[in-house]
Amino acid sequence: MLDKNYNPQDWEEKIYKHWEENGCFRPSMDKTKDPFCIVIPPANVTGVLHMGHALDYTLQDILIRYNRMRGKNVLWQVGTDHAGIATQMVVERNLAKQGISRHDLGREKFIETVWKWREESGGTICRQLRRLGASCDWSRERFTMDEGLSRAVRKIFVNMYKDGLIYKAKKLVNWDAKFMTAVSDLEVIQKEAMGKMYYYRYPIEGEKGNFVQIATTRPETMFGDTAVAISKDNEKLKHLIGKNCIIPIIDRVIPIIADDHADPEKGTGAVKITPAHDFNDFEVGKRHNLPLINVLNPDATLNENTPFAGMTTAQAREATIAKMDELGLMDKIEDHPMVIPYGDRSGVVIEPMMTDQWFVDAPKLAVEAIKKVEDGEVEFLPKTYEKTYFEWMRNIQPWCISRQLWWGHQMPIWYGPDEHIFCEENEEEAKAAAKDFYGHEVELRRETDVLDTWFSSGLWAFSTLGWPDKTEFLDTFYPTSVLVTGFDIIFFWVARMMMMSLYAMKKIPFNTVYLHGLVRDEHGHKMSKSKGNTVNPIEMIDTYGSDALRFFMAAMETQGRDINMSEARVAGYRNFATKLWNAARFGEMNEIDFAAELDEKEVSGQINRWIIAKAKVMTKEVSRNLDNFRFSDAANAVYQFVWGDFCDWYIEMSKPVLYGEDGKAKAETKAVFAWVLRRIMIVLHPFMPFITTQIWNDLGLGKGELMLHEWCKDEAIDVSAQKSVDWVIEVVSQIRSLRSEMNLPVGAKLKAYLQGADVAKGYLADMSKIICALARLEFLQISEEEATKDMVKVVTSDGVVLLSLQGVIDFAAERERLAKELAALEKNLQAYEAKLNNPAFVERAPEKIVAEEKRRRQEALDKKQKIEDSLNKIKDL
RNA sequence: GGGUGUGUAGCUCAGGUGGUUAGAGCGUUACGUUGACAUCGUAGAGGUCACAAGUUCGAGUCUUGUCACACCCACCA
Repeated sequence: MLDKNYNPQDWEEKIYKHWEENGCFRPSMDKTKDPFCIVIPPANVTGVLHMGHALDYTLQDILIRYNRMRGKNVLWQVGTDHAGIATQMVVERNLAKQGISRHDLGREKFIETVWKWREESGGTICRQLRRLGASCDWSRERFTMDEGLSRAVRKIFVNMYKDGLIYKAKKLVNWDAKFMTAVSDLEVIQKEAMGKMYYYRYPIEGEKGNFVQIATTRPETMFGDTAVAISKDNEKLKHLIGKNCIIPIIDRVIPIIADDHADPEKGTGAVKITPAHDFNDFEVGKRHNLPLINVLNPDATLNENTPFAGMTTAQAREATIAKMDELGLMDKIEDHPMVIPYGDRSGVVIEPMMTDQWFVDAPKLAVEAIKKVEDGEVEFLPKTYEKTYFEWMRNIQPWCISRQLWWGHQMPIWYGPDEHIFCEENEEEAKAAAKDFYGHEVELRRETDVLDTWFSSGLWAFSTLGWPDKTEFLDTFYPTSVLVTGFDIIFFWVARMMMMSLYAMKKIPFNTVYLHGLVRDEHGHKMSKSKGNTVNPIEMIDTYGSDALRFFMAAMETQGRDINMSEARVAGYRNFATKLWNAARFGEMNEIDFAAELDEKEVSGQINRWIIAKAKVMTKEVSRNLDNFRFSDAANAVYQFVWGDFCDWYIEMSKPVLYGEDGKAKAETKAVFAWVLRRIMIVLHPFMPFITTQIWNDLGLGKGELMLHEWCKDEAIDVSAQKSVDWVIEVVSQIRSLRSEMNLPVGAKLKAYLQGADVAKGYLADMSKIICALARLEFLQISEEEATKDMVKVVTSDGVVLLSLQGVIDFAAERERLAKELAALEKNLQAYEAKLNNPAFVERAPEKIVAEEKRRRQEALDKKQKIEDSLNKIKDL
């Protein structure tokens, strides 16, 4: 028995528990079935579910459930990510509240703390995933730092190192001074800001009173300058090339060199070169063999190579310009718009810094990863993102994978006493290798750096399936079917997965990449905590039910475009669920046997045949759209069917039968009702798994099954009832419209006579009762009698309905209505005439289109005639 | 500087290969508790599809240009 009200809170969680406990999400591992696999984009293990997750996981669950129902062997591989920097940051922040730094604890103790914290808060996102109804296989849940995945990381690392794809190098890298680690290019975000351009002079060596003027945004780095560059095409300044100048304050002599990096049009045309703290200058330095002078400490304060050791860059900047001013070398300071790099996680300014780091030879790995997409082996949806991918991949730089953090995969690198590198999967093997190398046992020191989080994420498609072991799952499900993720991590994750998977597996990781957009707030602004415009999906679920939120996501998902959050719309889909709930209750109240089988061939009622056909068409449409990742089209097709076709029309049209005396018709309608409701539950289940299951079970539609697991096969569709029922809908709608426009009293029972309706005649016996009920007529009968004065015509596509309005008609209003209708018709008619009188159209347009146009014109002419008749008749009254 | 996307009803958005009178949800107006549902029903109002030119028998849809907005990449000493 269904409750009177739709209260999803009462049973959604129970249903999920039931599914999970009964292993409903495990793959069948039936070898005769096609495999279908999605690896979940691993969420931060200590994170909480946000709207982006809700969208991402809903889309995946829809695909997973749909394919599971279609009988495939389906695995949704679930797991979480250790999220190196993000997690370490949170734990450090927590420690800071107690006045403890990670260094107070030491590395081992700190990592222990992080693991403990993961234990405490790690379950949240997985619990929330369950609230959303995500049908992933929890028995196979993985974590990027678990034993198996760590082994995969070490193995890949060693292989890549030995293949020369990972190497150590001293390079200028993006340095995050807050976490005191290198970060990759992708973790740096450029922000525009108004800064200052400082103009000052360096004296020319040996030429008293002669200077070279420099423009810089970073005066404090001048202590790291090792040259001044001027373009050899700079007519005004090229005479200085070859001379030396003196860095004031520290009085160090540096050369003035010729380099095209110095654009004569920009600044003063002379550029200070600081190879250790600027990517461009680094290149200049390389070309001219300039020394590198590091002027910063790891925490971005100035070091002892400067007179301002210990100061922050901001303080040092002030101090530098003050000193320059004092020396009379400061010329001017101008406002200057500039772009400043910030760490995406730390929010502090990123400094280019010379350090020893580890790199993946991404340019080499990219070759194959580009080719697979070019060749169409991997397809991006929407297709336009392939361009983005190519653009980035073709310009890819070596990927800096080392992080000076503690939380993460410590690199499997050991150093001998002479710093010789041993890269092995574990310490024993490293020791053995070292013994071989040195001829005797030595003490090894392990590399302290850990790997970029995305390194392990990059292995996700195969490491979660068991690699490096040869497992049945790897064999069955790799390559995975589709990857569903946000476009914002194409570079971070998709591209890396492509490269790493192709390296490790020699096969693509997935056939299709479906990229969705961001979930924004209702006005299209990006959600952020600082703006306070975030919407919590769990609150949405608490208020409206998981199904409503899921359906919202599906219905809004079009071609990967951003989605604007709208609580009103979620509420609307809750209403949709309520509607469905009540439709099911309607069936229950009419004592329908939901377990009964239906022989479709035996169905004779027009309306019953109509709804069956409609349901089949809808099913086909949903299948087709899901096959093509057209989520909103799929969702809208079923929505429209349930609310429009089924609730608004079928149920209403069934009432006269269900409340009537004809036992045979009643039985048929009940059986068809059950059939349609079952069909709705099936097709809707991927979108709204909870309510469909609840109704399914309560009504006994599934004969005791735990979860809907059967989709509909290809089926023949009998559309022969379409025309007649469409006509009924047309007549009812028109009469209702007329009643409203003529302001007829609500209770006025009208008499109606049908004329010239050839199609309708055949089944009027079936339909008249229904039309009467829905249009609130006293009776409807066929009559060829001439219309009387107090009758009004309703012109339909198949004949005329005369309504007897004795005593209720307002002729003035009716005249007005007819005149309006006539005017509209006239306009259409003109358009048809114009078209058909155009020889170009008649000659060139396809025959079908021309015929259609002619038909429309005829229809309009007939209608016009009928309206004019009516108008003439009431003119005199 | 290079690239991508967007501009359709008051709001938020749909409109694969050009072809009926351009749709939905919310909001809004009028009416309505008719034996599933007021988390509802019925009917209505509301759009020169950003602008301009072009291709075409025919353009919301294709081409070019203009304007506005959003995002991505690179860079500005």
